[in-house]
Amino acid sequence: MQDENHIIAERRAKLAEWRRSGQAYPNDFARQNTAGKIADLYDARTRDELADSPVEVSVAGRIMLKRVMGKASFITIQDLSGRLQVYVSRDQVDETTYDAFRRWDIGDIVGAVGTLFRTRTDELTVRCTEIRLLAKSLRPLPEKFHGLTDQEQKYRMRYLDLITNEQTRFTFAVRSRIVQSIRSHMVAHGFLEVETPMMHPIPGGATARPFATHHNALDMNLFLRIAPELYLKRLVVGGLEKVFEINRNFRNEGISPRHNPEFTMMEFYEAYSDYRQLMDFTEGLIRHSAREALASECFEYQGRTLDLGRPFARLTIVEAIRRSHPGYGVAQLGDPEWLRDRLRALAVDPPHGAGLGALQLLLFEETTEADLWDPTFIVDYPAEVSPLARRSDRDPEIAERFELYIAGREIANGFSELNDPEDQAARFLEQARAKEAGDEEAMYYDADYLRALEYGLPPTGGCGIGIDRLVMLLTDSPNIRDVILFPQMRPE
RNA sequence: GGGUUGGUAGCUCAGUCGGUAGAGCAGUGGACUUUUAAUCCAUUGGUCGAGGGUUCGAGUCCCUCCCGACCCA
Repeated sequence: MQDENHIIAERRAKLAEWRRSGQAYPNDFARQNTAGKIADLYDARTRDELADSPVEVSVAGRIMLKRVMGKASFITIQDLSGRLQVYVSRDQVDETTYDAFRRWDIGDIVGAVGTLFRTRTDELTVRCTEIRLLAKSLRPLPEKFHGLTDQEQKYRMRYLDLITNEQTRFTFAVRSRIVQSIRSHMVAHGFLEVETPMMHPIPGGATARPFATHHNALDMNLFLRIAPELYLKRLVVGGLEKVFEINRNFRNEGISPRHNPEFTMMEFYEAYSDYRQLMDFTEGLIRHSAREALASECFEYQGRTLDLGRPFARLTIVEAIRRSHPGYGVAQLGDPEWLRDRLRALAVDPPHGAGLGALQLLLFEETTEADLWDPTFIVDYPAEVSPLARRSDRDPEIAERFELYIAGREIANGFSELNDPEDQAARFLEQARAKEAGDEEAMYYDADYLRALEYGLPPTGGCGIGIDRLVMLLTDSPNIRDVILFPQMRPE
């Protein structure tokens, strides 16, 4: 940790001196206006109009730029809404204040009262009659022109990134709008927002390794949830026919540009719906959030155009593979031996028990997934890798399941829910066997969930949407850490 | 785990063939009553990621390690 250097020492000395003059951290300054609001309201006023009918404002913010001249100075302050120039002259504020002001630093928080005017270059500016130091900043800000560029520092000290980088502020404002748009869309469609446990006695609803913790009073092991799915479906059993939850999931796995150990998911369930209707709804929801957040369905992602306005494609796994690799024949893709050879050639070791569908899926993930730039629903997942999804009536080896890919990334995963308690029991048994055979990601046998299913889950469709990944798309962010305020980092 | 690339002042970065460690910003002192990344003059500030080696001499060359970033798995 870079610490006490001469700059900090000088600022501490200034603070010590400032304390002697009274309350160094006052909280009685009444801010009445923000920079953005002032620009909205008065940017159209001419110099003469401002002179003829003076507008008094009271603003506050952080000093970002400072231009001190002999007896008059300019500072640029920044608040949540933007920047504003403030003019401080010895004629308007008293001499003591002006002399003190000259010693304030970039990064300090100030409050200013005055009237609006236009400078020679026509910039809307506050002519101060009063200026106060509200909070001393002891640490120097990053270089004022380049800002903070070190990626690691941006993640570790997000506040500094937010102070200095407008793009970062924009990204998180858009994130908020996206979440808000999803929430309002769900509510408008009659869904009930719920909160289900984050601590699960049995981690379920996904295939992933959990974080473990312990409840002392109950002397009981608990797991941070890897998915809310099984609880949300219990609610549908309970008659809450349309529910959704926007919340964190935790998966004890690797960190990558697309993976953070905790990430945000929106899951929703609708009784008497199925995976086909879910695809329609999901498509509409994603389009809606793009429109609300960006005012457009068409935008650039990493230098390439993404158009969410056009209908999303729907392809089976085999169709998708053949589209991006026309050299692979239908017969080959239906031949487990050929698939195994192919995968091994790609340095993938297929699990022993993997069936045809699982092998096709592995090949898809290996060769095709990353090429799916335009929004594409991949359908007909193998039942063996979909232990909570309903089997297809036309082929019991296939589940009524889809995943949505955009820009080469999985954004959503949904299916017709498995509501046959006996089939579910059989699938849990299969998972339990796989776990015993060493598959750490396999699911646990969840008797409590089965009991709920035995009371009767109506035919239901459910879907999860990765919020972080959606935000990445809509903010043109290459790394999931860019859309999570405090991403997980290695200890310093 | 592999590849590429980086770690030099608080920040952003230069540093040539191995020969006394630099600039801009920030800071400090001074000038300046309409500046715009203000300007002008002066100036403080360095364990060059760590350790070892080669050498008369290492920020620079060699070896090992640590910590990042990006790409791949």
